Order: sequence, then structure tokens, then C-alpha cells
Amino acid sequence: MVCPDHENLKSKLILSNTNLNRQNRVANPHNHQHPHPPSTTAAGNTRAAEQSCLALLQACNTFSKLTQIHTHILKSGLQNNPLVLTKFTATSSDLEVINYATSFLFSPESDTRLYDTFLYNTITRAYAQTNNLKAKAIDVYKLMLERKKLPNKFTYPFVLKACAGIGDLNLGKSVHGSVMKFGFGDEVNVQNTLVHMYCCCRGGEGGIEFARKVFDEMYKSDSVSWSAMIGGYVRVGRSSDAINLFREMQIKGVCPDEITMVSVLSACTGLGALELGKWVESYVEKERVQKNVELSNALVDMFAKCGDVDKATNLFRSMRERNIVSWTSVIGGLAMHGRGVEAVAVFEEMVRSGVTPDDVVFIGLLSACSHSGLVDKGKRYFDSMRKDFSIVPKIEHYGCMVDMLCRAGLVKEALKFVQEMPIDPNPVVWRTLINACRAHGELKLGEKITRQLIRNEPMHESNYVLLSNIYAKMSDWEKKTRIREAMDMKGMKKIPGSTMIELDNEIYEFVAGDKSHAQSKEIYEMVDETGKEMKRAGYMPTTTEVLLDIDDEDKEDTLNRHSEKLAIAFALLNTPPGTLIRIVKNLRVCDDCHSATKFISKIYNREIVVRDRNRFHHFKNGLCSCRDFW
DNA sequence: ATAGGGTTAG
Repeated sequence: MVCPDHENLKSKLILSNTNLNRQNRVANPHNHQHPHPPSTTAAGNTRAAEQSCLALLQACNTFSKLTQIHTHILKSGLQNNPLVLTKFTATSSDLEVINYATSFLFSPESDTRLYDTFLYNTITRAYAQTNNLKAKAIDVYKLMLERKKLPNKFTYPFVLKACAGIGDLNLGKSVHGSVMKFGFGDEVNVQNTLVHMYCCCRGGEGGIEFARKVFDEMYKSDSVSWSAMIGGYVRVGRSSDAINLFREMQIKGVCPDEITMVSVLSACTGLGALELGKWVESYVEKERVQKNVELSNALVDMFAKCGDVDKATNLFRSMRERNIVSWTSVIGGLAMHGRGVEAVAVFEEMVRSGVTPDDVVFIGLLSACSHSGLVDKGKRYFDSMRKDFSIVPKIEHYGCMVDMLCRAGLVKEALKFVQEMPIDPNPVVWRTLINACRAHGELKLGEKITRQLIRNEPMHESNYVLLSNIYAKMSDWEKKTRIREAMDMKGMKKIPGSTMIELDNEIYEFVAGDKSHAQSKEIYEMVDETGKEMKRAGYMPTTTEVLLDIDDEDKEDTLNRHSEKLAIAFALLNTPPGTLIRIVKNLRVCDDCHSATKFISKIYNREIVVRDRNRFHHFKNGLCSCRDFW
């Protein structure tokens, strides 16, 4: 929705800029000759006009008034009056206003002595909170220093926020230097923003260790410092560190607020730790943390991504205030669980209720269609994005379409779609296509595409894994071995698969061939036993995805040591019969484990919920919710 | 006039 007054103001401001330039050049040559305040009488007049403008701005709280005041400013010829300009920018952080003020700041015709730190700060703040314009905030700040204006305690939170948005570690470090030089290194608010800035900046290794250093050295910290650091760990994917830090925060007796709890919930989401997430939910209830829309959204997302999408939906239904993010979390959550028909229904409900869809919710919707085989529906929604909602599809939307065609087995159509789409396919799109080639037996085509991809992206290990899997399916062990050698030579390693499971408020993690667990012996005996039961029920090990060229018996042994099989055996041993089992895998589940889990769900009468890198698999009675497409 | 948070293809 566009506010009419807002539009009005925009056009006026654009006009006023041209007016002013003309005035400077022709109608008001006075400016050129006397950059200093004009003569006494004129000064008196100016002061009166100035006071009247300031008074008007003081009372201003709506766009419509702002427009009137702007007209007034123009009439009084006070466009570049520093006091008026400062008040104007402080009253409205509307970009047009800010750009307008900035043009004076940078204009060689302006008397720069008249602009003070407040004005620079206000403009820096406005740019710092606007995407794509963070660099301008730094320009304004640098200009301020060049002109020998001293920064004050408000300056650095704004500047550091801009650095965080830009994400350049070297820039951040140099600003940190200025913070110390100007003596703001002891301000808690500045330190908090330093922590946040380092958490957001990358450059070589990334800045999170610098953040931790600032954080550890803080003389006193508050909930903001802890939230910034916890949120930082979440952002870089170090969810366990985030949880550990939260525990430390409780020990230290720092009281978390709703923002802290949002980050803690995100950490649970990252780990897939449902029990931990439920504990956080009860903590929020018990400690009466204010449950605003962001916190509720984080809860909905946590439940969906930790495997309980029904709880996520119920929570969403109970929310009094919802926004587009709430809807997106539910739709995306249902999509991940293969409940595409429901996701589509929720989307339709959203549109009916008057919420305008954005590009993000369409990613969830298209992904829902893809994971549930709703190809025609997906195509219609894809067209409708542009037609009905004026949203230009991005690479993610094209990616969903490619995935949709691939899952439906239409690999050739998917390739044609990629070749004809108006934007360049990215590696993700190619990998989607390659995996589909493997899954649907288009091995030669898959090999060709992967070789090309490796030329463009030689250091991305999943490309090699894909190629290796294609050769395995071709039974070309020689080429497969060569891929492995090539990876070794480049110093690359396959990311080890690992599986997490929660039991009695503990988190257990298994890797392939894991022997570290106290129950290790029983676990392997259980794996053997389930193996025998499964074979009796007709299970055939899928040995084509095993990495090395070894004989079939050894391959089977390798498969049996996969982390998900160990985790499931562990769960069978330690939970009462009939209990639902939830596990979280860091990579995609392999063909063999997928097939084995189906058998186990039937033989042992267990519902097994597996989260893998991309989606959920609900195994029940020998079947999987993904309908074997993944 | 200052700081930290929720959704994003495989």
C-alpha cells in the first residue's frame, strides 16, 4: 500500500531539488558570493523564518503535515539552512528527504561549517537502516571526519550498523580503530554494536572470533550484548555454541528478553532439537517473556523445522497478530513435510484474507508444489506471480520450477526450461538437474553437465560427490576412484555425514562407524539384528552409492555403519515400543538408508521422522511421505 | 537521535 501523501512528498522533493539548483545558479547568486550568514537585517528575517520552520517541524507527526512544511521551507528559501535541514531529516527518515539533505552535504556550494554532527548522524542512521545504501552511510561518516566534526556517542552505533550491513571485515576493523581513537571504546552500546558488526562481517576467516573477543572483554554486558553474540553464532550456523552461550547467560544471571529468546529458538531450529525447543517455549511462558509477532513466528518456524508441523500450524492458528512471515513459515513448513495440498490451501487463505504475497512466500509455495508433485498447479502459480502480483521471479523461483520438473521425472523438460530461462542458472540449479539425471538414469547427460560445472566451480566438493554417485550408478569404478583421487589432490574431503537424536534432554550425535558411544556394542548388535529382520522382509541393500570399489559384503558393512542406522538402532534400544523416533541428518539421506528406514518402520511398528538437509521424511508402516522423491 | 530478533530454491 502506498500512502498518497508519501507519493506527493516524493514528487515535491524531486521538484525542489531542481528548483534549488536553478536558484543557486541564477535567481540567488547571493549564495556564491557570500557563503557566510548574510547581513544583519536579512539575518533577522532568516532567523524568524527559521524559527517558524523549526516550530512547524517540532509539531509535525504526519506525512501530510510534512508536505505542508516542506512547501513552507521552500517559500522561505531555507532549503539549505542547517538547522532546518537537521530538523527535517530528524523528523522524517524518508529516503527522498535524506537524499535531498545529502545533496547539500556533498554540494561544493554549501557552507560546510554550518552542518553539525547531529545532521551527519541523522543521515548516517537513515542510510544504515536502508538496504543497498549502507555504503552511503559510511561515505557520510567519512565526510564528517574529513570536515573535522567530532563523532559523539550516537555516531558509532549508526556507523557500525552500516558496517554490519556491508559485511566487510576490514572496513569494520578500521571503524573499530576510530572507536578507540575517539574514546568510545567503553560505551556499552558501542561495544554491543561492535559485537554485532563483527558477527556480520566476513573477510578471510570471518569475524565471529573478533566478536567473541570484544564480548568477553566487556566490563559489563546486558541482554543486548548476549543477544548479539547468541544471534551471531546462529547466523554462522554454530547453533550449539549459541545454546551453550545462552546457558552461560542464565548462570551469570543476565535476564534474557524476547529478542534473546528469538535467537535461542533459531538455534533450536538449526539443530532440529524439538525437545530443547519445547523447553524454550515453556521457559518463555513461565518467565512471561513478551510474546510479540516475531517471537511467535520463531516458535512456529521452530516447530515446523523440528518436525512437529501440526504444532506449528496450531500455534499459527492461535496467533492474534500475524504477518507475511508467519504465513510464510507455515506454508514453507508444510512444504518441507510434503503436505503440499495443505500448503496451497493456506496460501489461498492468506490471499483471501487480504495479505499481499511477496517473493519469499512464493518460494515456499512453489517448493510445496514441487515436493508434492503438483506440477500443473506450480506452473500456474509461477505465471501468476508476475501476472497477478507483479513479482519478478528470481533464481530461487526458477530453481523451484526446475526441481518440480525433475521430481516429476521430466528431466528433459527441466533441461529445456534451464536453457530457455531469462536469467543465468546458478550452481544450485545445475546440481538439482544433475541429481535428477542420476535418479532418473540420464547418466551420460548428468556426467556432461557435472564436468562442465566442475570446470566453473572446481573447489565445491558436492559437485564431485554428485559425479562420483553417477559413476557408481554406471558401475564405472575406475572413474569413480579417479574422482576421489582428484579430490584428495585438491585437499578436499567429503563432509562426514552425521545424525543427531534427542533422548531424555540430551543430544546425541552419531557419525559413520561411530564407536564413541557407551552403548556402542549393543548398538552394533541391534544394527545386525535389524539387518537380518529386514532381509527376511525382502530388503536388498543398495550398494551403488558406497564410495569405494570394494566387494559387496564389505559394502553392506559400510552401509550398516551409516550414522542414521546407528541413531535409529540407538533409539530402538532406548525408547519404549511404539514411541515415535525423530532424527536429524546433516546431509541428504542416502538411497539405502531411506529404503532401510521404510522396512524398520514396518517391522518394528515405529513412526520415524527424519529431517535431512532439504526436507522431512515421515516413515510409517513401510512407506515414506516423500513418496520416494527426494 | 544510540545497540541485539522472525520467513528464502536443493
